[in-house]
This record gives sequence, structure tokens and C-alpha cells, in this order.
Amino acid sequence: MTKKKIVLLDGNSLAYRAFFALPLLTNDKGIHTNAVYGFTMMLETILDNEKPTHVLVAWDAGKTTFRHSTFTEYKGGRQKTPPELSEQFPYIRKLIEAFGIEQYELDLYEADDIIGTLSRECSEAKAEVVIISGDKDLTQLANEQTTVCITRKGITDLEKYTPQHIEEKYGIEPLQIIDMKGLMGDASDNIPGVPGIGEKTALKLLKEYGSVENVYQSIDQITAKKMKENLVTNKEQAFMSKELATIEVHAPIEVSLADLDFAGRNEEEVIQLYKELQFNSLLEKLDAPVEVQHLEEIEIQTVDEVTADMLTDTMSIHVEIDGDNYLSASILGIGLSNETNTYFVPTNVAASSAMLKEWLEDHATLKYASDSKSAYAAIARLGMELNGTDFDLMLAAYIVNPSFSTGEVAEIARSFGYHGVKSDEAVFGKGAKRSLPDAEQLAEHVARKAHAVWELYPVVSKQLEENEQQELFHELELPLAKILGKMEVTGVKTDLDVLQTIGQQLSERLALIEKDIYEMAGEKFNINSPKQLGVILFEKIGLTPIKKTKTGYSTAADVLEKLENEHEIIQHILLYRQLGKLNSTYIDGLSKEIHEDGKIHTRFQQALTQTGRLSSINPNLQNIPIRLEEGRKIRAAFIPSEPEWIMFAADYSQIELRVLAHISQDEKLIEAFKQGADIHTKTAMDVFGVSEEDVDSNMRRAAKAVNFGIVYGISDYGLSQSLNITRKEAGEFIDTYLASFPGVKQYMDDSIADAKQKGYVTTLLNRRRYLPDITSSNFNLRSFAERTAMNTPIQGTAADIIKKAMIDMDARLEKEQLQTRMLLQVHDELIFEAPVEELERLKEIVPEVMEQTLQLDVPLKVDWNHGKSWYETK
DNA sequence: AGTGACCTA
DNA sequence: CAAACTAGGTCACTT
Repeated sequence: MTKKKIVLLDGNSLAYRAFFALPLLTNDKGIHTNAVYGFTMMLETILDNEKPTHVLVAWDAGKTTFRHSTFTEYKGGRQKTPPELSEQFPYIRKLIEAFGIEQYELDLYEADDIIGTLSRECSEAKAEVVIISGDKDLTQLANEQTTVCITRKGITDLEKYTPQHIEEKYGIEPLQIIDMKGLMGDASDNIPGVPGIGEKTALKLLKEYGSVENVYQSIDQITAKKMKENLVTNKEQAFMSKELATIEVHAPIEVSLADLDFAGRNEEEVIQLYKELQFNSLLEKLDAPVEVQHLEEIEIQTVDEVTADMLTDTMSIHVEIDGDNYLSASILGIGLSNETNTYFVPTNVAASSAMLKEWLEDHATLKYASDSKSAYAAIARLGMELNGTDFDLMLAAYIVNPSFSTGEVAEIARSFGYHGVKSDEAVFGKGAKRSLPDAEQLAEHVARKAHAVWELYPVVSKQLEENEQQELFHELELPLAKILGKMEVTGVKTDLDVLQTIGQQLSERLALIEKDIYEMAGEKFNINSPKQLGVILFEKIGLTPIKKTKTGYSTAADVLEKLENEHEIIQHILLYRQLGKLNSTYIDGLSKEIHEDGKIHTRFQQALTQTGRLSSINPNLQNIPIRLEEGRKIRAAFIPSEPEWIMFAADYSQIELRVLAHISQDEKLIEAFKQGADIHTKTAMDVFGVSEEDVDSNMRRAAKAVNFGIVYGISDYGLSQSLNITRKEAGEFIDTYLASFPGVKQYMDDSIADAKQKGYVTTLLNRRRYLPDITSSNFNLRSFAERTAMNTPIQGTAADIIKKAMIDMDARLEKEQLQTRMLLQVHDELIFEAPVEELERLKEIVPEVMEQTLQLDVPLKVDWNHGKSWYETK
């Protein structure tokens, strides 16, 4: 007989974990399904990986447990279970049943105790036990037979706690986890512990004394005065905490190993349940027919000729592309819809229709687009223009809430309660299995997307109205989409020869460095593999690892820099990495992106970032090297597309700090910018309390780092890292800064308070970002939300400003009938190509337009440069 | 598909 | 106490 293997799952803990790890999903009946889905994924993975002979899911019985008679406040202060999760518990139970797994709960006891008791019984019987939970408390149960798996991140990533792992991680034995909890407490269970003692201190005490009892027996040996005092005053509390943290391994349970036989799941029941919950991807895996989504009946007409009666004053439009790159992938067809009709126009029909062209180009007929930028660019490829765009579903949804915009019509539609359109994945498949459906299905899908836009127009518009974001949408994002489309289609001329020459030189240098590294290491290995590099540096050469990653030793640049004096191989590796990056990403990567027209056509994602910035992809032209000269040379490859033209670049100086001055209304900061002072020097004067002449370069550097930190939502740790000083010193810096700029301090506090009260923060032009984690009990999540609350209005307002400047700039170029073309935006910078005759005019209007686009209480300042390539605009 | 490393503002 | 400063994209390696 094969050896028994028992898997014990902590039902409540895993359900919570699944719920919070996944975004809210709903089935067509409006029941939330994310926790059930997550739980299912966990179950499938665990059963697959562990192949157990016996399984049990243990549940907490109710609110009151025997621990409450020890401490009435046990698990006090917990937020009540969200209703979206509560409604899912019955489904999780059904699911477990369908999987053929036993479930058990016991009055007055928690799931922990059931698991503890069973695992004791099983390990006494020498059976192998695997415990799965999100609660680290359970690690006290680990022993030679028992492994405790704790969810790490997401839902299927588990950290396995064996006695060895606990020893490595904490330096203690599993049972001492209880002592650790006794000393440090546990905020989530409201176990008090001893004040002032956290994980680090608790472990130190345990390594020295072994247990809570021994700590108190040897209390006189403890020299740290404050800690000793805390220990003495809270002695009772420490023992009580230890008791609370102890899992009962002799609970009066009525199940035993024999009851937990796992014979496999009932396929039919599982399929039935998956259908009800609409777990389509899981159904596919089971080779079960996916329930056909019930879609509202609409009549769709595929047209072989566009006729006048089809095209009305207002219609929605969706241009379907084969893939996501509308600049190069083929155009599959156009969907058009209004209140009476929905059409699919195949690409060849559209391309040859003068009637359609006239309608598309007419400013007086209004179009509601699914994604107007892609429509502009795609329609331009058919030799037509798109005018009269009055709505853009993707942009509108993004403005209402930047977090739920994937750019897919079906997904946006669903989040606004419209279910009449299938997801692209359902129609095309995904990954390697992606393929075009037959003509009829394609026509229906495209037409339905257009119809969805029509149906959603009033819904999303109303939301924009309620949020007071109509202006942001109509005056900023919508006109910008057209300009960005134009920029993408224009593209940037790129000189392949320049790239190849640099690439050649890089390759030669890399070969030499590679040889040196192999010699110093004494063997050949893959320098690009952090894993192999770690072995060479920290095992073979014997350097001291400074930081660890999840998978091994960290070999990040900041770690290596600290080791630079230890071994000469380090600097070679750093150089190899730096040059290798240039070669792979910038030389090879960019070369591949040059089209037949000799240009690179990036795409700007307008509905992606949480702050309102743009991002650039395929390729990313917003991260071309500049900091180091070797990389900067890449910029020489970006040149004007016409002979005798020049590149012209203009950037905002200190835009984020100016925005901070404006929105915080800090008098000193405003004054500094009004005087046109060097802001870092001015900051140094205030923070160090010296006069301008006495600010040395170190002070200025420190002040600059503080200014950056302030913009990012500062922490003492972050600043200490960037300045290589202690956390304490960094903290003092920040305090001094905030004391001398009280308006900034006030702004920081107000932003967080605002986010807590309203649930979101806003920019100057009323862009929103929701921050649900701002009230989280998880320190990490909450801190992150707080920094975001401080940073987003600043970064987002700067994004608003340059977007508005782009619109003004485009209008100005048009008005003055200039040939100059706007090519790129890099967050605080605009790059143009221009005929040399227009240079003098640009020097005047570019800074003027950018500086005057919005009136703040501080002036905006723009610097500009020009040259024969992007490299020369410095 | 996820991770670590490194490029930008 | 614990964890650790904003927003992105791409590459190579690994699973």
C-alpha cells in the first residue's frame, strides 16, 4: 500500500486570500465569483501537485471560540466580512463537495485547532501531512512529517515551511513560533504581545533564551532598560498572548483520518458548477462545452456596398484590427451602429467607398468611437480621415476610473453593466491558439462592439457628468487622441547605420569584457543569468551576499556597487550589464522596429497609467538612454525625416515641483519659483540654514534628493537609500524640510485625509485615481496608498499640463501654417522635426505655448534645444 | 508566464 | 513593529 498523504486546508483563510488577491468578478446573475474562482485554482493546483490520498477543508465555526474566555478582545477590531465575499461561501462549500472533499467545523474551535489536532494524529501515525493556509501561525505545526504551505503572493504561489525552512528563515524551531507570537503579538488577531517588541527583537530574545518562560526566568540578565521594563510590566500579557497563539492539538474533533479518503471529484457536478459560475477557461480545460453566452438579439447587416441611407448624423464606430498594433496589423473591418441599425463593413468595401469616406471626413456627422486613436490611425491607412469624433469609450472609461480600463470593449462594457458583447478571447482565442473566426462570426463580433459603444454612450457620459469630468474628456483627452494618432502615423526617422556602428563597437567591447570576466571567474558561465552569476560571486568567489531575492542572491546594481572594492570582477560585470542592455534593448531592439519608410512608429497608450501620463510601446521611445554618454549616443540615430530639417526639443524645467508649489500653496516654494531661484540650492539654504554662498555641492545634491523624494511621497528609508545615509539622518532631513515648507507638509496631510474621506484623489484638471487601500489594515498596502495619494496629484497635474500644451501646440502650428511636426512626448518634453526656416519661429512659439497653456501661481519654465539629431538637442 | 535587471521622467 | 520613494517598458533567463 502506498504511503498516506493528507492535505489539510484552512477554508476561511484561503477564501479571504482568494477574495483579496483577485479583482471582483461576477457571473450573469450578478453573483460575485472571484473568491470561488481563486479557491478553485488553489484546489486544482494543490491536488495536482500533492496528489493526496486524504483531504479536509476545515472552517472556523463561529464568532465565539474558547480563546474568547481567555481574552474577550481576541480577534477584536476586525472589519466585518465584505458582503461580496459572504455571498460566495455557499458556492465555495458546494465546490468542495463537488471535488469530493470532506469539510468540517467544530463549535468553539477555529480551523487552526482542527488542523492542528488532525496533523498531530496523522504525524503520530507517520503519515505525511501538508497544511495550506494564508496564516503564518500554522507554521508552528511543522515537523518532519508535516509541511505548512503559506500563500505568498497571488493565489497559487506557496511558501513551504518545513522545520529546516523555519530554521533558515528565523533561526528557531517551529514550536518557538508560539513564543515569538507571545512576545510580538499579532495585530490581525488582536493578540497584544509585549509593546515595543517586534519580529526582530522577539527572535533575538528567543535565540538567546529559547522560550517566553526562560526569558522571564533570566529577566535580570537583560540589560536594555526600556525593553526589560516593557517585559516586566507586560508579563501577564505575554503569557496570555502565548496561550492565545497556541494551536490546540487535542480538540474534541469527531473526524478521523479514515473519514477523509479522497477518491477524486465528481466531474459532472464540477462542470455543472463551473457553468453556473461561468468559469469558462476552467471548462475548456475539462473539454466541456463552454456555455454559449446568451446575447441580446440584434440584427446585423454585412454590407457589400455603403449606401447613403446607412449613414446617419450620429453613429458609433469600431475599427477591428487583427491584433493590437493598428499601425501595422491588417484591418479586419468596420462596425457601425445607431438606434435602428448595426452594420459590418468589410475592409475592402470600406476602402473603396467614396460615400463612406465623405461621411467619415464630415465634421458635422458625429462619431462615437470605441477607441478613437486607433480608428484615426487605421482609417488613415485606408486613405481617409476621421473627423467629428464626439465620444471614445475607452478614454471615457479611463477617465471615469483609470484602474479598470483594459482597452477591451467587452470588459469596459461589463463594468458598466452591458453584456451584449463577447470578449476577444472568446472569439479569437488567445496566445498560440489565436485565430480568425469565420466571416459571419467576425462580422457579428465587430458589429456588436460598435453596438456596445452606442448603448454605453449615455451611461458613461452620465458618469463623466456626475464626476465633473466632461471638460477633461472633451477638451483634453479626446482632442489629444487625434494628435497622438497623427504623431504615431508620422513616426520618427531612424538611421540604421548609426545604430549598427554603435552596435559594432559595443559588441567588440562586450567580447573583451566577457573574456575578462570568464578569466576572473575561472570558468565560462552565463553572465546574464542572475542565478548563475550569484553562484559564481557568492559561492565560488565567496563574496558576502548583501540582499536576497525570492529566488536566490540579489545581484542588482546597487548590491554590486557595495561590493565593488571586494573584487575586480564586479566592475566588469556592471559594465557588461550596462553595455549588454544597450545592445539588446536599444541597438537590436530599435533596429527591428524600423519600418520600410525608415521610421519608427511607436504607439502612445493613452488609457493606461494610473496617473494620467502617457506610455510608449513597440518600441518604448520614452526611455531612450541619456544619463551616460555611451547610451546617449543612441539618440544620434533619431533624425529628421526630410533633408535640411532639424530636430527641436523643449522640456519643462522642474514641472513637478512647480505643480507642488501651486497645489500646496506653500508660500516659500511659490516665492522661490517666482524669483526664478535654483530650487535645489534654495532648498539647501532652508534645510541647512545657510546662505546661498555657503551651499556646497553636497548640500545641493542632498536637497535635490529631498525634492525628488517629496514629489514621490517621501519615506525616510527611500531617502536614506538614494543619499546613502542612515535612516535616522534621512528622517531628520525630512523633518527639517517639512518644517521649513509648512505648506508642503499641510498638502501631504490633506492629500491622505482627502483620499480617506472620498476614496480618491484628483489632479488640477479633475482626473481621478481611486485608492481603496488607503484604509487597509495591511501596513504595506496602506503606506503605498498614502504615498500614491501624495504623488498622483503632482504627477497627474504635470501630465494634464503637457497634454494641454500639446493641444495648444498643434493648434498653433496649424494656425501659423507651419510644416513643423510634433513627433514625441516624454512626460515633460516635446520633440519636433522642423524645416530649418521655421527654427526662429519655433524658438518663440514653443516656449510661449508651453509656458502659457495653464496659469499656475508660479511661472512655468521651458528650455529648448535643436540640432541635426535628437542627440544634438542637448 | 513570472522574475530580475535596467532604461526613462 | 515592518517594510521600505512615483510612473512606466523591454530584455534575457527560468519555470
